[in-house]
Amino acid sequence: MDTQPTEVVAPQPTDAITREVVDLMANLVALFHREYEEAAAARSLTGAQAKVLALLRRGPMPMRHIAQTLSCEPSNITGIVDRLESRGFVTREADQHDRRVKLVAATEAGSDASEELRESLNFAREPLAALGDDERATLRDLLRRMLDGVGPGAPAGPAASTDPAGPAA
Amino acid sequence: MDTQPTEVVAPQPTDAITREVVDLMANLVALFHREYEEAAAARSLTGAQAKVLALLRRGPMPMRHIAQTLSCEPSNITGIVDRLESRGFVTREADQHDRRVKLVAATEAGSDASEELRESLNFAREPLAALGDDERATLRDLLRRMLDGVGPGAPAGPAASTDPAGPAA
DNA sequence: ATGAAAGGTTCATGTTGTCAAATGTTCAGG
DNA sequence: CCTGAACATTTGACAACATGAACCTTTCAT
Repeated sequence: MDTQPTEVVAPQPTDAITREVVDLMANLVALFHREYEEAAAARSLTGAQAKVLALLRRGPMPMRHIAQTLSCEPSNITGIVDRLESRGFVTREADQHDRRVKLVAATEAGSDASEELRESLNFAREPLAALGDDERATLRDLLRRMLDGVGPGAPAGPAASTDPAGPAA
Repeated sequence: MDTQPTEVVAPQPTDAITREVVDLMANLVALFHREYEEAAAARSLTGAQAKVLALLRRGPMPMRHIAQTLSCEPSNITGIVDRLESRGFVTREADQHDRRVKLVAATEAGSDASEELRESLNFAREPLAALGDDERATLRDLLRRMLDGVGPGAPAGPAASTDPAGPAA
């Protein structure tokens, strides 16, 4: 798990604003999470299953990679994929180049379900409506800059692949 | 689940900026989530336990209220509080006015753990470092306004208290 | 060829989450 | 006062998720 050295962060006392932003983020995270689980449940998927399915929109992928992206143990993925497979949402294919590897691929049903779920994710559509156009743009820029620093850690985000432009590297 | 009427949201096509903001949010959410779980685990707490403990920073609170805030079944809270209690992080007190109610209160150990965890949350300390002071302030204001519309329902701090700065756009 | 290392699976165990069925309490009517 | 509806919490059964250790099979570097 702790594959991250987690650079020792200077113990500088967090300033008030940062503190508050972190709290606001926590609220946002909770909100988003709830919406996501709800939207998944509405399609009788669990959050974890929906995440895996979302990941597979980019194409087939080894289990190992899924586990890494989701920061969890590979043995965990086995079960999740089992359940998805038994419902016809994904398949396991053999990798041509390495017979140890199993490539998980979304079936059409899986793809559809995932896309549909993504569309239904109106998270922040309402919260975001409270902002004006240029404010949204400002927010976008600030968020972009924040994420740029972090590196492509994991686009694991449930709904993480629309950005055509991607973060300006 | 329960209290949510799940208003049918107008199917207005999401505009490009909103879409991108949502994706950025998703990434941020994933990042934050990982850090939170990790920080909790470092203190041998689970995410759910940490959330409950964080809620209790505001004072003792009936289980029912915890369940509502976390949007889960009350029976679920029973177990979580059980585990917290068995480790001396919270206590169950009787409510004076209503003997059906049990008030869950953080012990000093619980309070300390929660505060410590909160401090250690250097999420965004790094991402946020990419921003200047006034930019952080701008971000804070935008997030505040977004969350104001949604109503309370999230833990993690005094941030949820509404600050009716008229979003009269 | 041999052995270390990697990718997946299996098993045991613990936490979270749901639902349905108790238990005890409060409160509004009759 | 008594009864029954509504409420807060708990219990029990069960599915999903998550971790860690043990185990194959396959790959790869000697």
